[in-house]
Amino acid sequence: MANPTLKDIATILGVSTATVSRALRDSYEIGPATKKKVAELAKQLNYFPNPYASSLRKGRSKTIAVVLPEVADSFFSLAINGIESVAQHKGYHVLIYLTHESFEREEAILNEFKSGRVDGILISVSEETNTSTHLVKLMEAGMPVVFFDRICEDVMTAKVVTDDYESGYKATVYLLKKGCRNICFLSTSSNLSISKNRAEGYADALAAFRKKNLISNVVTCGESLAYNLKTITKLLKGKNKPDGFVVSAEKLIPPVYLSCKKLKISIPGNVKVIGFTNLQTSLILAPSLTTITQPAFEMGAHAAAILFKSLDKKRRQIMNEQIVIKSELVIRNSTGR
Amino acid sequence: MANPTLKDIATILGVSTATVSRALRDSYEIGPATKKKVAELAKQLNYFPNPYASSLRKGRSKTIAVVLPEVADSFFSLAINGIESVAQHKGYHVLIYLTHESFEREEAILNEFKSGRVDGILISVSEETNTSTHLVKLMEAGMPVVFFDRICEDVMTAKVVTDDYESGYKATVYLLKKGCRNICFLSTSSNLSISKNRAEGYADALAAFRKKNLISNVVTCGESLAYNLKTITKLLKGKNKPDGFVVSAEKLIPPVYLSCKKLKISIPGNVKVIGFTNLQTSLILAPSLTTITQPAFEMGAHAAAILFKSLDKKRRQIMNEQIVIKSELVIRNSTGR
DNA sequence: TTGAAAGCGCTAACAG
DNA sequence: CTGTTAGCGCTTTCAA
Repeated sequence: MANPTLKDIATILGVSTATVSRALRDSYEIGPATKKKVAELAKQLNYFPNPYASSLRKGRSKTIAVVLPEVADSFFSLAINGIESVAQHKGYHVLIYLTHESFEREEAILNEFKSGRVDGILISVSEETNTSTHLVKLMEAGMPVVFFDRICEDVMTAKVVTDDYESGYKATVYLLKKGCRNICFLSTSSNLSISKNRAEGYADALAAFRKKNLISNVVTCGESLAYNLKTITKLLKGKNKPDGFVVSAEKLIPPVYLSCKKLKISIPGNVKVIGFTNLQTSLILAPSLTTITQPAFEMGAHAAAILFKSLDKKRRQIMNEQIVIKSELVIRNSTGR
Repeated sequence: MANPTLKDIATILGVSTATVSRALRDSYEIGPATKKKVAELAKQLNYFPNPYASSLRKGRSKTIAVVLPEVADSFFSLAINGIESVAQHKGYHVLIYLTHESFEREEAILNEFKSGRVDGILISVSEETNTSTHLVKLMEAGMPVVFFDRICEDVMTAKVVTDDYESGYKATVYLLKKGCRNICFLSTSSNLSISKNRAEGYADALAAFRKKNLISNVVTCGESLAYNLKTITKLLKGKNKPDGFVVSAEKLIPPVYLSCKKLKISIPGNVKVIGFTNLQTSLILAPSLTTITQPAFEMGAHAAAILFKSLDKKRRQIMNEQIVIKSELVIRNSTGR
């Protein structure tokens, strides 16, 4: 038999589909003998309940969506791992959607969820996202949403983040202590919550050293390696050469290293670098990279856990809270010794 | 209205649900006036068809599964991008499942698909997988399966791979030409199709230099960094020290570099290294890493395209073919100049 | 402890 | 061109 149904089992056993359904779900109203019979036949026939029939009937899909800007990034890769591991444990299925940093796509993707395809959403917003109405509307329609990493601060739901402000501050202070006096903050978008918070930490750290008369220098790069190379090279050749970089995006590490190499600027001799990244290769770069290492797996797992907790209840409201998981400053050679 | 249904639209418009259904799907049997009315009201009500009702009725889910060993790896990250981009284009949804290199999980995951949750499967098998009965059974039940990268050669379906044998050969010959005479081949599993093919290319390249009396030295490492460090360090301290490494797995790059550094063995001075990887950071390692760069995005996209092509037809058989997308030898400094 | 029956929302055969 | 009707496979009252 190709795909046995409840009815097949019921007919063979001479009972009703209701009984089979209840038996399979281990209902208390079914006698142990019947349960056993049903279970055995189900296994023998290799029965799997049709998830769509069940979803249609119950109005729940046992599926969540993960909406990400991209996945070619060590942070999001690790986060997916975290999410998937708790989802698998909870018996949920994970749909993946990539926005490729486009607000338009993000909107289109979220819009689709009005269909009831998923029970809940984990999201890290795109660089272009600077409104949250698309999310708010969805939530008003009853969809649970949990943010992680790149959040919308104004949306009333759970948000799992790292201590971006503190780590921006910490990174900057570390460079200052190492002697840097012209630190440049590099990010790919001035729009993102994480960039803003890190930049704020950076600015406040500089301010705390105000007597030294330090100028804040926040540079927003772009998407392509070529463009970023040009931007950073120009910085390094300008009159006001940075002697330190706080690199807020993983993809900006290569252009920083390459620019320095091309211009024969020594790291950490002439310019010190600290990167926000989870790259496993940080350790074997030339020189090894001092990083703010984010708890990517944990953030994903935690966000998923919050979502599932809300899905387990009938009252699916999610508390408006911000969970902060601490990142770690890992000192290596790109900041001197 | 929370979630309008076809019926809601039908009642408001005073037509039947069938008409609405057809109008929304732009059926030729519906008059333009009705179509317009329906479309407008649907938009106004923010109507989204319930995908589960539709899946149940049609027996198709517009969803595929991607089964991967892991995702914290540049190859699979890029492959997901490729898959997702063509899926989005085709209006399909992508479920992600991770086996974490466990055969048991792989089996459990695939078993679930008997339920009809997905219309097709893209898979790269786990390291432990050395039988294909779980896949064959699924295929016999009518499920289209396409392999990419880590394939099961004996399964009669489409497989998208790189030229693993050739690139193993090419990498080895390159090291030989650079003067290596004791090349070690490093992989994480002797079980995988890709490892086997690359190792075969490696062995044949050595054989082609037989007059030099070269010995094949294939070393299988493990999962943990600590273990791999130990293994490689031992190799480098042994009597038969390698002067070249063909590194067949991305995760083995860090232990190779670290072991050499710890033992003060110069790359490429004393040992030359070539890695199978798509790491964006290859360029900024110390020294920059010569790589066999796999067309990960293309492989994912191509595999997805094949699957969707079969899903578009009623006769869903997939041709038993092996599509080879060429990888590229990118020469950098870890192999000397 | 079990069964009968209704219905989740949609599609498609058939009828007009 | 449009409506009627049956039913995808499951869950869940309600009744026995």
